[in-house]
Amino acid sequence: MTESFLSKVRVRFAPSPTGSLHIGGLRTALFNYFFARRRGGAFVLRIEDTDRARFVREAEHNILSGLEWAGIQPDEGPDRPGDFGPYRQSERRVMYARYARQLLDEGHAYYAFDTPEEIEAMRKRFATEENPSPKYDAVTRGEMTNSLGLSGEEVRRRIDRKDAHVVRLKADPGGRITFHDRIRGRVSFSTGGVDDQILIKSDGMPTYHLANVVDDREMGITHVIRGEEWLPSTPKHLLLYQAFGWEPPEMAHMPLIMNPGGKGKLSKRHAEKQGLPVTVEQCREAGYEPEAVVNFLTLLGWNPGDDRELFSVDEMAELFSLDRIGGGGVQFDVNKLNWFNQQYVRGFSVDELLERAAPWLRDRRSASGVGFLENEERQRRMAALMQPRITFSKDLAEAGGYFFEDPATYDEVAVKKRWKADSAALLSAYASRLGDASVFDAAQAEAMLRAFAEERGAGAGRIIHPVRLAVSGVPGGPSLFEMMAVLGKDTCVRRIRRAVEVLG
RNA sequence: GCCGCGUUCGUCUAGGGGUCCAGGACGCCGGCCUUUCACGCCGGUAACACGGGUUCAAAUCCCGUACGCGGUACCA
Repeated sequence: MTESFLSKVRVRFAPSPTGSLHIGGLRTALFNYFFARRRGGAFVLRIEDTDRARFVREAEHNILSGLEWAGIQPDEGPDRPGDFGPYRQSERRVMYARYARQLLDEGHAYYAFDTPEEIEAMRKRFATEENPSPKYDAVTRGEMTNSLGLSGEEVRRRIDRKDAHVVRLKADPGGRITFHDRIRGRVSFSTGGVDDQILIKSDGMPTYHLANVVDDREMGITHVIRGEEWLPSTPKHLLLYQAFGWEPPEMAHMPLIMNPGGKGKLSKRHAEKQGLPVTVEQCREAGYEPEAVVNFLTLLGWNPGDDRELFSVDEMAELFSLDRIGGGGVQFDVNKLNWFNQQYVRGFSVDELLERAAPWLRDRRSASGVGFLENEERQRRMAALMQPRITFSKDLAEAGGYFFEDPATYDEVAVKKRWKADSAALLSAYASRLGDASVFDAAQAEAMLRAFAEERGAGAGRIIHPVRLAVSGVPGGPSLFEMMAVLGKDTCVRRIRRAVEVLG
């Protein structure tokens, strides 16, 4: 009983609220979530708001709504209190202070009073060609102002005097830190490369390193699944676990999502220049379906081991495994994302599709006034017609524009190709014939048009293409006859007459 | 610079000593279907970074090089 409780998997997604939720962040959350689901464990959301300078008020809400949009919900978090709260680091300050105190008392940490300028000066002073950026570490700390060199009395006086100070980890060199990464295997660092990391900043807030280790411990986190950018600081964290005498959690560092072209990790700036969505919000605004984004992101670096590519969240949670994550960085390929989106759009029922397109359709409705959208039945027929030829649900409102309004222009290339010398006369006569028709379904429309063409001794194409142009303004689209049936006789006749007028 | 991680078609990837003159998907190109456009179907294009080693045998193991990425903050 106790055993199974202790061995229960707990993972966390720990974003800092500095802006909107990045898709790289969503992917990290997704992997953690899948891992937890797969192992019957808990997925915890922890807000790492220890940087007052970069804190953004709305960011936390943004993160929450982004996760919700993607269809994943934390088991514990600021809005879902569990047994390990609070879930915002800013609310856990006393805990960090207590642990820092412990480190101080046990000689694993010390106070440092150096100003940023003094540290900068030290860096300049010790800089050499091979080491252009000296660290605050075992080799330089003797030159600095800290409790290691100052008398206890002096330290006390400075602190009582409220001199700005930080708490640093006393990281001693001469060893090696080796650990097993669930994605990369054995990883090894020399302790000589680890500096005397700041644990408590001069504003009293902990740094990521301390807070992260303390919280993972306090929250019973068993697996740390995070981006590769954290790999180099893992030895610092491991040193902390060692100093506390704690068993570290398992580590898994996932490959980063790179900019298209492979230059650097996916950045907002770079992506936006190319019009790519890089935040969850942008994905939503661009009309991507959450299922597509989730599916795409999950397959970026992970694969199920067979050729399947389309998965529901439940399936992914069932199949997920850290062992199947690759080690290299992956490029963001919007083409593939679009393909996923198209797959999901095609799989929707007509009602679902309409539902997804609703926000865009609403805009269209207020702009048109033709009244087409007030007719639910025709709306559904239109959606069914468009479904196989769109990539986004919003294309219903955009690419299918001629269902709402008479074409204002006619595609030039198509006119050149399809509008012949006799088109006007032919269509004029055809419009009259149409106007006399009583019934009007697709089969009827087709039979009528073919009969008319034969009567006139013209190939059906001589009528079909110009009529399509007249009715829709563009060369492609659903079957002309289906389209006409949905549009209705009167609209078709009106549009054909108008085209005859305009195009002559 | 230093430290670390990585490297299979343009992209995401399968494969982890022989079954691989390397498989799938996206993209691209061609064809069929359709008097449109898509969808669908069929076909094509295109990769083991390089150099050494180990082995009867290496995309797969080892070493080195190159290149890429990450880190090197009182940011996370």
